[in-house]
Amino acid sequence: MKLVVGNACTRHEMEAVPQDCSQCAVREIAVCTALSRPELERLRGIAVTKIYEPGSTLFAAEEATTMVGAVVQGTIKCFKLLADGRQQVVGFLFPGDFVGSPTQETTHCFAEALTKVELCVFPFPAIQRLIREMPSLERRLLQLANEDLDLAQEWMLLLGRKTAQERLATFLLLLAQKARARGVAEGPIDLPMNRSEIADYLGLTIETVSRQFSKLKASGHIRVAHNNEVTIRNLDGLTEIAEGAA
Amino acid sequence: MKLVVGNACTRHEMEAVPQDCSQCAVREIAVCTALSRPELERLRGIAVTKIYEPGSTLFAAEEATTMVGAVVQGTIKCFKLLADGRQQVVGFLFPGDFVGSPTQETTHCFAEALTKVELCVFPFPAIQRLIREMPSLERRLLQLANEDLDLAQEWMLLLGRKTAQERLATFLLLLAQKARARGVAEGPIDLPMNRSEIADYLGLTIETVSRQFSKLKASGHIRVAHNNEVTIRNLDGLTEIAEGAA
DNA sequence: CGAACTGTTGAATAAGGTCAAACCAGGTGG
DNA sequence: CCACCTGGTTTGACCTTATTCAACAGTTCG
Repeated sequence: MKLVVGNACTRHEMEAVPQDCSQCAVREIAVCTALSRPELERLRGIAVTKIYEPGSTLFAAEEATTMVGAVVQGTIKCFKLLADGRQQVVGFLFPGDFVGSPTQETTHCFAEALTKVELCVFPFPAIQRLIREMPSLERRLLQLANEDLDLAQEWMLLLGRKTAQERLATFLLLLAQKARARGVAEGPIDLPMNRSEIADYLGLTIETVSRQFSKLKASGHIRVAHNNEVTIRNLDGLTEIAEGAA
Repeated sequence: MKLVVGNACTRHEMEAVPQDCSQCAVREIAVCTALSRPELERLRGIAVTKIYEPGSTLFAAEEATTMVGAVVQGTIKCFKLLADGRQQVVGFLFPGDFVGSPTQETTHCFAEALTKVELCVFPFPAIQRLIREMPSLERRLLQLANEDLDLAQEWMLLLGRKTAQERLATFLLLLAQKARARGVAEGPIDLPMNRSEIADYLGLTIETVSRQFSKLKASGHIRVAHNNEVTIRNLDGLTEIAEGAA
């Protein structure tokens, strides 16, 4: 068991109204995909762009929800804590992903920027009002919530039943797939998180994660550069491992 | 690792249109809570009551979604499988709970009746149409999806970071809390699932689950009757264990 | 260059898994 | 009525995987 990471809740923010959604890097994949031109305008009306520095906290758990948002750039870590500091990462969020629960008055996890993050923020009471008035927005949020739920359950399978090796293989394939989904060119996978954060996502320790990286390198499934760039050299093999081929 | 449980996909069903929603046991807690009288009538228009015998399958994973529904009576187990038969239960559903994903064209887990189940079924194309036409229904589904997501993430914390003892304590408290939420009178908690299913929910083996039951009995936190009736004798103590008090 | 991090590797340990036997309650049938 | 079977559960002994503890290597930064 590990002691608490004592993040001092630093909030470095800057505000600005988004200039033009049609220029937005995530226009085609984020919440706003489903919206018509006039609807998009209304959403833009309540949106604010915020920049978070690496390590800064977007919000903590069990506090009143003040906002939700769409990641435009950077990576966010969402996690839960136990009393003694044990941490479980419940998700890494990339450009296009949605942060926060739009229907719940209080938050249930911590959200922290891993890199410099550009977030399209929708302040809370405003977004709730807008949801009531725009069924297409609500429909999109329902769709996203169902996808998130599905991913969470897939992760329950990983945490409850997969071996360390299978977990890491699954993780790398997930990152590759998410990168593809947001249109990142094929090539090495970027790991914006460190070993400790990977461990907290996979329910392992940093040492075990490191050993599994070494094994996957040794068996020729992956190649690693600078500890944060992974190339998959044997996709089929890695997939077999990830799925626990009998 | 355990071999596949080879459930032979038996489907024992009976159909009937619900007579009168105002008489329904879960009217106040299920999806339909949020609906007005006329809206409720429309939902009833597409609903069908089905009875499932214990052990029968409601649907399998990775097949086309044919229906979603509200549990009226009984308990359902939702689970995922790995290629070699390892199983992870992603949720137990009780009266008032919603089964299935209303926005996804294909299922992602198996659903099986643990007891005799009475289900208020909403056939798939019909419910999708209805959602588009009834924002209040959609809002309620979004709310339920967010709650489910939250529970799933809480379970990720359990599976990734809690000890066997903490897992069982958390599980018992969850059952107690869910029973309370659906208005079951205080008293012993009923366990409609066996040790194997508990193990598959907690990411443990049946032996470990059994040992932890014994420990909680020995320490006076719980009392167990007939293996399926648990009385919590020390709520505060159990809560401390569940939350991993440092 | 040395301090402070982060990551890797090795050796010892522990939590939970595996295997096997005993237990126990609820049915069945003589 | 009671012996017997059967399935689920409990308990014990041993083993494996991942954790813990510790040393070391590679980077970054003052």
